[in-house]
Amino acid sequence: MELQLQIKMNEKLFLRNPEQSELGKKIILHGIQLINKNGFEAFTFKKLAQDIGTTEAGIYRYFENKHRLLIYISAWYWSWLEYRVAVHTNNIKDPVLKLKKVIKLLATAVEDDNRTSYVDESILHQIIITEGSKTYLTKKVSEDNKDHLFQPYKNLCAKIGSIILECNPKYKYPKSLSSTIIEMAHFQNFFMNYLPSLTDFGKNKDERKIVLFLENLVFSSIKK
Amino acid sequence: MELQLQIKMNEKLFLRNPEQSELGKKIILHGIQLINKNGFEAFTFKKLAQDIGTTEAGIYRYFENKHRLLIYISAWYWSWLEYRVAVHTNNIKDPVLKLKKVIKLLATAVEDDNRTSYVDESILHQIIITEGSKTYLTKKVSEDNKDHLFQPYKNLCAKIGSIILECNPKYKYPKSLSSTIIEMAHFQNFFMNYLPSLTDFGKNKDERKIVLFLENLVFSSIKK
DNA sequence: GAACGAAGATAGTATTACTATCATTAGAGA
DNA sequence: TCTCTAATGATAGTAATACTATCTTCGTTC
Repeated sequence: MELQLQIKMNEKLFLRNPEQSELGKKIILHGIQLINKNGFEAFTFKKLAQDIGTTEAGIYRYFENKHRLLIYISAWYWSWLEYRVAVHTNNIKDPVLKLKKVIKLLATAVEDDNRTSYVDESILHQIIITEGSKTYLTKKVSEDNKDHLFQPYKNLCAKIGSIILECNPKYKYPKSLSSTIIEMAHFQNFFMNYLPSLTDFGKNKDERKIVLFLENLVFSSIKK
Repeated sequence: MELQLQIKMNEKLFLRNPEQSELGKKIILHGIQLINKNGFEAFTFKKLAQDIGTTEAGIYRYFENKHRLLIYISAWYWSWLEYRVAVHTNNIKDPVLKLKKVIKLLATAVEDDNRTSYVDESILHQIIITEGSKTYLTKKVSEDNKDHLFQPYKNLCAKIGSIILECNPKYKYPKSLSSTIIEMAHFQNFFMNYLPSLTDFGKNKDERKIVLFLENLVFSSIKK
């Protein structure tokens, strides 16, 4: 018997649910690969269609446009991360250890989770680093936000915020610190690899140093 | 007599120096306004040309493409900020006060500086918040970085990093903390306005709260 | 075997992101 | 004053992008 991991996605993210057909799953799988390979700007539905062996129109039946597809896979990623955070912290009592675990999950490269056949999480992680903030840095944020497209990100942020408050109930900025950790886990990784002079991890490009930086940042801030 | 503020720009940013002609200045002035109005994705050289009363080809004589124009105005912004940081900190002895000043400069809305007739800094600040990271979150980062297109950002980061070290010479992550402050000064502002549940500044949308958050973050981290 | 929905095949449109060419004009230097 | 040049204007054209529409086919279900 195989274990399957299903993530319930907001219906406004797609026109037709990609999880419920072979073509849909191919769109996600190859979409992730193509965005990673060429970058989101150069990514088009036409190229994706050619990759899969279907037509442009076929893809438009699933997603309104490529921006929606990016939001979809990002939302999937955040949901999956929140699930991982839950799994890896629910047997931990000490909130400090919990928070350390979370930082590690955020800042460390993931391996492909075999229970999700049509998503390669390690590539997805790279996409989120480079393209993730493009999901909301648009003129349509508020509109998209009303449709709850960013809910998984917000849920994760709230979850981490609550762990921060467990550590120190008097800390005044749990949510801002939470979004700072999330963003910086990715940005410092990007900087380390492509603009190393913006970081202190230049030489050996070791993700564990990002973890140490974030731990230092977080725990000195929330210290009672 | 009028004071003029001239910022020396990297020549690789443009094909023809926009500061040296009326048309060039118009491209910058109206470009900033149009990007702010419609967002970078919807911004085209054709629309800009119509706005100015010139032709598409005319703009292509100055900038290779719209991404280069975005890098140009971003580089201008970072240079200008570094200049402001220098002006506002060079009479301050105490590095802690210096750093506080820097945080305020980063996180507080600016007013239009009348010495730069063809740049509206308050609009530019908004653009940097929403579009700034798109300058480097591309597949061409390394290439663009080799041409030193991000030098002004890196200079500012280094400058702030050195002030951090003045505060505490033993602090291990001056550059990463510096890039964190810079990015978060903008991201927390964006979140406050468009995705408030990712912050703790939801109710009254007061920039001073971002300053307080960043001060708390920075000074607890570097405390000896 | 009728009915339906998903997918394939094909076509078409407006816009985007350029490149090329040629004419006009304003200013600099001889 | 003449001339040369560089900047701009005017116009055209192309390949790619971002869609929308329509019609057919195929497999399933009732």
